[in-house]
Amino acid sequence: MLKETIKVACSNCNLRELCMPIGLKEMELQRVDDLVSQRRSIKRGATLFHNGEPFTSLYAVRTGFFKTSLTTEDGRDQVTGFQMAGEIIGLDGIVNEHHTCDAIALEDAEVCVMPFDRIEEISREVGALQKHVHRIMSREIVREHGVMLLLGTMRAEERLAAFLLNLVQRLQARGFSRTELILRMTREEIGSYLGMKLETVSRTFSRFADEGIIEVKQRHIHIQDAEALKRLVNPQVCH
Amino acid sequence: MLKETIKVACSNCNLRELCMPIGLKEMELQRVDDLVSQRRSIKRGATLFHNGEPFTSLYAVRTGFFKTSLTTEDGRDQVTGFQMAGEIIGLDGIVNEHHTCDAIALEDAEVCVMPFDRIEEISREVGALQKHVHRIMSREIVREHGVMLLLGTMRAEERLAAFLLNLVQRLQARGFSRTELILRMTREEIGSYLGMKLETVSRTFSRFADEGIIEVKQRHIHIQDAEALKRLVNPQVCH
DNA sequence: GGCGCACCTTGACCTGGGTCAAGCGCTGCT
DNA sequence: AGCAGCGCTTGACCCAGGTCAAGGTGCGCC
Repeated sequence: MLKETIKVACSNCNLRELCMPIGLKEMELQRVDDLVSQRRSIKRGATLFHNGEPFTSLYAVRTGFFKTSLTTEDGRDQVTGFQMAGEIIGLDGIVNEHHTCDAIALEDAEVCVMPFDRIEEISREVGALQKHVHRIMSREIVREHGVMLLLGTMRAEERLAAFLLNLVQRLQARGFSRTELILRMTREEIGSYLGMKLETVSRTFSRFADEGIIEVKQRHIHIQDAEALKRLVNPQVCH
Repeated sequence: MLKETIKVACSNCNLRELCMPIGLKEMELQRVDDLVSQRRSIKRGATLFHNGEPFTSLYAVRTGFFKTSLTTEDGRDQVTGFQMAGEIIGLDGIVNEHHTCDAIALEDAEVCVMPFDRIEEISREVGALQKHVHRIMSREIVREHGVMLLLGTMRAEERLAAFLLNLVQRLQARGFSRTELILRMTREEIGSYLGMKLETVSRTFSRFADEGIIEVKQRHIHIQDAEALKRLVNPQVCH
């Protein structure tokens, strides 16, 4: 489960631009290198943390793909987000010092473990880190606003189009194609995130494929007409 | 618009337990008193800030009631939250240094203006404030998870029941009745928040009233059977 | 290598809530 | 006091997406 703790250093991590504040001084970088206590590998299907577990650390995804989800006592399930390399998991745990959702690896993954008291300690010294932590949390709040807009006002087609565009845009920022993507989650998980049933997800994929907007081969998606997706999300463009 | 800046002090504010970290030392309290640069009055219907405006400060609601909402270019509208005394508005602005939603007063209101660079400065010195800021942001993230669950999985009745229970619980924490409340927002604003149309909100209120769960007189709500509301939100209780 | 299972697709049918429309009742203004 | 307009309620109708059901498909495991 735990990897040897040597040579864990943000300063020479290839994800640094995604994870870390930019423009740190040499001395600050050294302090920030102390953030990550260790790395941890999580097998596909395994959980990084569970609802109710004590909160100790934030996690930066190094490789792999996660979902976070809530489950209510009466069996409802809501996926609250999908996280990929460079993104931070665990912010929900800060307020009450225990986690309020599950984080589950959708493929074999590796995370950097950042004990939160260390984050607080170092960000008291390094202003850029402090600002960075605030930004990350604010970004999550803004992202969730977007999801609320999606869930509150959009129709199934619009939701799925927005979802695909968001995924592909984040993948592109990580150097992947902006027309090809592989879904790491099931139709059911997509549906849970988007507030629709898996059958509707499947049907909507098929409709997009019929209309020549995308090609669907299992979890492999080829985006043929990104403009059409954008038009679906933002209908005012076609006046 | 701007009140005289004298005698603005958290240390003797009656909302302190809601707004501020507890257990500060005398010296820390003095520092925290510098957080609030001024108070600002906002008339009913006026905006505290607009989408796109530069972000400078967080706001603590002192009196009154706010909504925050997104508006897309194509005219969709999503209320992302309602804020009452002691709650913090503006967290969305941190990440990109401009606000990404509108904050509008639903009744005459007063807020404490807390310049964010001052928050960051003081929270580098006062650990309890740093922790407090982190908690507030994390709490907002968790709250939004709850809204996602509501929007993604609940039916109209369940949404409205959850909404009423949440409102009344927050009001109770502020010393108000747990059975009486006055809605500060229109049916349309409730609907926007809950992802339903105003007609459905109205119908659902009427249904609750028919069933003897609540009494509705315009915006005045009397909760007669809180247990029934809880059962609606959490159906597993009635096995 | 083939068997089983998890995941996905598609069809038929149904329903919760959206849409459209009409009318009511406060509230604030002249 | 009377009028205008906004907010709310209610009814009738409709449809997007949920539900239920019946296969299809590909992958992992023995």
